[in-house]
Amino acid sequence: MSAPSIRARVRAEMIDEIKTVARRHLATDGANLSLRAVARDMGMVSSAIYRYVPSRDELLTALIIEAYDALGDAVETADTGVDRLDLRGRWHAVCRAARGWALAHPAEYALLYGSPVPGYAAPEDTVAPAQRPPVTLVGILRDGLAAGLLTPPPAGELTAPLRDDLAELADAFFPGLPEALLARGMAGWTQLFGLISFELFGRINESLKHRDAYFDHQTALMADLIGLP
Amino acid sequence: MSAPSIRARVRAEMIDEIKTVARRHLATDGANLSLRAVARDMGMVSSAIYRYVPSRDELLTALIIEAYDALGDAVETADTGVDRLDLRGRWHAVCRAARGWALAHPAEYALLYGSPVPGYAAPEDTVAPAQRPPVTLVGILRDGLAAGLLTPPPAGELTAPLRDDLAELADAFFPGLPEALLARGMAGWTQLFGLISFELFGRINESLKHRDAYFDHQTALMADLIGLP
DNA sequence: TGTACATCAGTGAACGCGCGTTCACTGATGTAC
DNA sequence: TGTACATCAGTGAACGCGCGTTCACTGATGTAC
Repeated sequence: MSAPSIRARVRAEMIDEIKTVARRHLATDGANLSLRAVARDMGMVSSAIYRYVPSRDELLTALIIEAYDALGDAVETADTGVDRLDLRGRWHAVCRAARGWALAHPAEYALLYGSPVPGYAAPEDTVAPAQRPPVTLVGILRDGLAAGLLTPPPAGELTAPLRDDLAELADAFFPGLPEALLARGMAGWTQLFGLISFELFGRINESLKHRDAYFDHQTALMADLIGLP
Repeated sequence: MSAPSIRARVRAEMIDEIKTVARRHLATDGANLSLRAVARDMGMVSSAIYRYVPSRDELLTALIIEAYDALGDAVETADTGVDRLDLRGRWHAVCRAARGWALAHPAEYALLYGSPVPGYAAPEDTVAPAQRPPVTLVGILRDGLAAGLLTPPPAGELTAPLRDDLAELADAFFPGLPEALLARGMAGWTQLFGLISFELFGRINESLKHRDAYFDHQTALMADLIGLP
């Protein structure tokens, strides 16, 4: 296999630059991403961009997938940096990593977790990368249970139909995980998303100046709820 | 003061109809609300709509405020329908009312709690109505504390700077409410928003078929965390 | 009760803007002999 | 090493669409006398 030609390399760099510029545009225009505007910013005529990108929607899809993967990478890297048995440490590391990534890339976060883009249907390929953060979170519980560090909540607190639903969900990702524990993991993931969204979308009161501390406190409360030692 | 003239009444009805049509458009176009499209739907020429509405942004603002108020009404009505001392009952009633309103008006919910609309800055008048749901939620804790049904969490679980922030926030709405309890109330509000958003924006796994039960379970967990009897 | 005038809803054309996408083309760059 | 050809990046014009907003206007409806 020969090394990529100069042309191919330049081409790849151009595509990268298009994506970078497009990400910048997300910050100001939200999901109303305009190919013409991107082309303008790059000093090209609007039609030239079609040499590199097949259409607006496909560019958007690529940006979404890459954003999910960037978030997933951040979250998983943070998790593996902590001792496997330090459940609280992992929990906080994962939560902080998600928030850190979101604060550093607010427009991309909004693209992933904001209101659905009108007229744009997320294709199949976005599903798997989107699941990485919640799977990482619940993975902490799975490990804790396996190590005997965690007592599952009484299964009786769930009604039968809900337990069946959760069992089906558990089978797909965490076979054997007690349903009530999965529910608590999902509570944590929901809270994490809520905390970040409120902070990013400006619905946190201005008097909350120590936001790191607030975030840590709230995620610690969720760790309590889950029963992390 | 004379009764409103026929003209004035017809005019008011027209404005109502414009808003109704606009709300319908929110469902398909998101916040990219188009005055021309609304006019078309009403069988008017596009310029005629300016007899009733000063501009696109002002229409959007009116819709936002009315949506906040509709949600606030739903939430407060649900709360007052329950015995003051039945804290859990109030908690669930408020949570269910918020979710019920959101499921019935998904586009308006997205307008309120989705990603910020690019190029649109929410004016001052949206602030007060936006606070009604969280204020209602935390009001349950305030009442429970006053009635001696609730023990506030140990203040020591908060670091000093965070406690100061929360105290300032409490002063504005709930003078004297223990900071650690306010934090738990905000956790509940964050979770409520997260649960509704995940359900509405399609990030709940399809295998979760019993969504009412799931919602009730998750809000019950938050009630546990807060310490509601 | 009837007429004159003022008010206002709605029209139609226009301005100036933006968009995604296609197409025939020029000219530079790489590749094969 | 030099030449002929193929590849491909980028151009510029165009199509057809949509938007918010303004403006001079017509004609119906309400109001004052």
